Amino acid sequence: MVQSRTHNCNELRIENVGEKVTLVGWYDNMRKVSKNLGFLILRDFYGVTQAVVETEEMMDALAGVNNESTLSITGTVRERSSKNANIATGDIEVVPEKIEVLGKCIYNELPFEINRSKEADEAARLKYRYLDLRNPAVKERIVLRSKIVAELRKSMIDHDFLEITTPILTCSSPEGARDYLVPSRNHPGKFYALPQAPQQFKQILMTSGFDRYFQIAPCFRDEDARADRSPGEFYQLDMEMAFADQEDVFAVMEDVLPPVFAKYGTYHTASSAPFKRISFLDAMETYGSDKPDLRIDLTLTNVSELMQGIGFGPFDGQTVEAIVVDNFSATRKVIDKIVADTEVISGQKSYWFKLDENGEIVGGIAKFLQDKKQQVIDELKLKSGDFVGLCAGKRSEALKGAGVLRKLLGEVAEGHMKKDCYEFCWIVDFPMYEIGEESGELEFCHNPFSMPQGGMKALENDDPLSIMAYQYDLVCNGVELSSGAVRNHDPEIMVKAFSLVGLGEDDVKAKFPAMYNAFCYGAPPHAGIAPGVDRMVMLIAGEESIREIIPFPMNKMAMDVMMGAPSAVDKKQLDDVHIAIIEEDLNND
RNA sequence: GGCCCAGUGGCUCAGUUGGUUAGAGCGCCGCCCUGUCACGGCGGAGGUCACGGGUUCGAGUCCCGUCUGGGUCGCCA
Repeated sequence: MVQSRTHNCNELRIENVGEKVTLVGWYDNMRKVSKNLGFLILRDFYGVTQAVVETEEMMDALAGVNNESTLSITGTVRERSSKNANIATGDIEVVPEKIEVLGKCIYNELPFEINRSKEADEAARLKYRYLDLRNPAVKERIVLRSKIVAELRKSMIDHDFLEITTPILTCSSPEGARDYLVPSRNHPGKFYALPQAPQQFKQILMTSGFDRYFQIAPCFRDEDARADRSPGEFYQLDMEMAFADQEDVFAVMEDVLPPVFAKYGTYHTASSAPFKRISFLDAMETYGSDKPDLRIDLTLTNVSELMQGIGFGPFDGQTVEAIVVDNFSATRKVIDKIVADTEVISGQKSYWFKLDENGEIVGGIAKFLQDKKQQVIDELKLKSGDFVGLCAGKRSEALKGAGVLRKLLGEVAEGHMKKDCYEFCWIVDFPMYEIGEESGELEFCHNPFSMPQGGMKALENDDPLSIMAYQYDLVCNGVELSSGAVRNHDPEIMVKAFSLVGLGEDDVKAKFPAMYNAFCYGAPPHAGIAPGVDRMVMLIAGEESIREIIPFPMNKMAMDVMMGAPSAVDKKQLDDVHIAIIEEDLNND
């Protein structure tokens, strides 16, 4: 029987000198300074402790034992003759009397060095995630995630929200992302779907009489990955409130989120209530984005008319958006990089010029502007040293490109970005309807189940394109954390809203039958939101890749290379669920 | 599905205009070292330069194709 540990590896201090202790953990490293003197570092979840191996017997006990094996070390605590202020246990060391190997690492060479795993090839890290996670810097992110989730949960409960879990196996919903499907054994040809969000369940809970619901909800969407979007699955802090409106939801979030960001974030400063509210249209025109980074003070100027007739093809007949940056001293190399990055990120080309110290327009597209020089200077209120970045195209393209350009310029230019805080804002007043780019007809802009502002009256009397929805996004430092809405709980208004885009009651019922039926039995007005947990942890941790804050992430192709998912299954399993595989599909994988 | 970037010992990378036997640091193995803490010193092993084809007297390097990984657009109500 192995002696159980008396202390963890981050616990022993000078006060413990003389005590007999047992430590367990991983054999991190040994600095061997002579035949019979070595300093062994033992590492566990909590920290590291040094053991001095100074006898032949103890050295023999370690002969042939590879790093990363687990050990039990029993010995006496001794004050170090040379202390190490960099580690918590640096004042002491353990003089072992007994060293036992608990779990062998049979390899003397690892796929990567544990303490440098963050630099290693990502595929190797994911395949050997259990080794990657031994790196304290990697593990720390998962610990942080746990603390954040615990704090969010506590805060929601303190705000009188009830945590309720909703089904993982449910039915496919016709709108939104691609579903993950699960075949049914008892019902040939029928499928469950994993929920894209607990949307319908939480609204039905409101209709059932629950007043304040929340859940750290797993959500599943079969869409392609991004650096900030894990393929397959993610978590939301999902919440919904009955007899509540937009301001009630804002008040809760403004109370719950900033303290968590301030407490655990790399910046320690977060917006306090109320967060700035910006209409969707203003956000697009001012920042070129519906998720503006408000740490950057640059804004867009529409120069479409000014830029006509200058003989520069890409501007002819297009919307042109400009961003003026004062005292921009970046080198040509940096400017070229910004232009290139803008195109990579937004898919839009960008252009530039600047006003030099002599008041001349120079660089980039300068030669096309000489005829209108004074007009350009006046309209953009340019001063010597000002830099102007531009994007052109269809209105949406120009705004989008300029939005990306604004962000890149803000990050590089001196004094245009606050770098030490979390700036939250609400994007509000999303249009209810738009003219579809492909169809050319009236379509829902976003969620058809949001309440239109003005209710039935607006739907009956107003130009549909002028109707706004009670729909909102929560944005922090340029990251969209969440969408939310005041829901349309009134079946009559819902049917009317659908009728404007040529759909009938049958279509409403067909899309979300349970919810619609429930609303016909007396529903409370309700509203909610669901900030993404993974995104919040990323922001708080200051990580660029979402994989750093997920315990077992999938790769870009939605494969778990450690577990080997997705995998083939036995024919018997397929037969059970009435699935046949088409041979040629197999050959394509 | 489109576009961009990358792929060289176990890991991170260098490799000039296409030119002899492809280098370094870390790791690993061996020897030395009695207070290290990124320990140090000496020695050693370890390479199908992702794969296939082409150009060339000669390809890690140039061209074409494929694969893999990442980023991005589409997609994500």
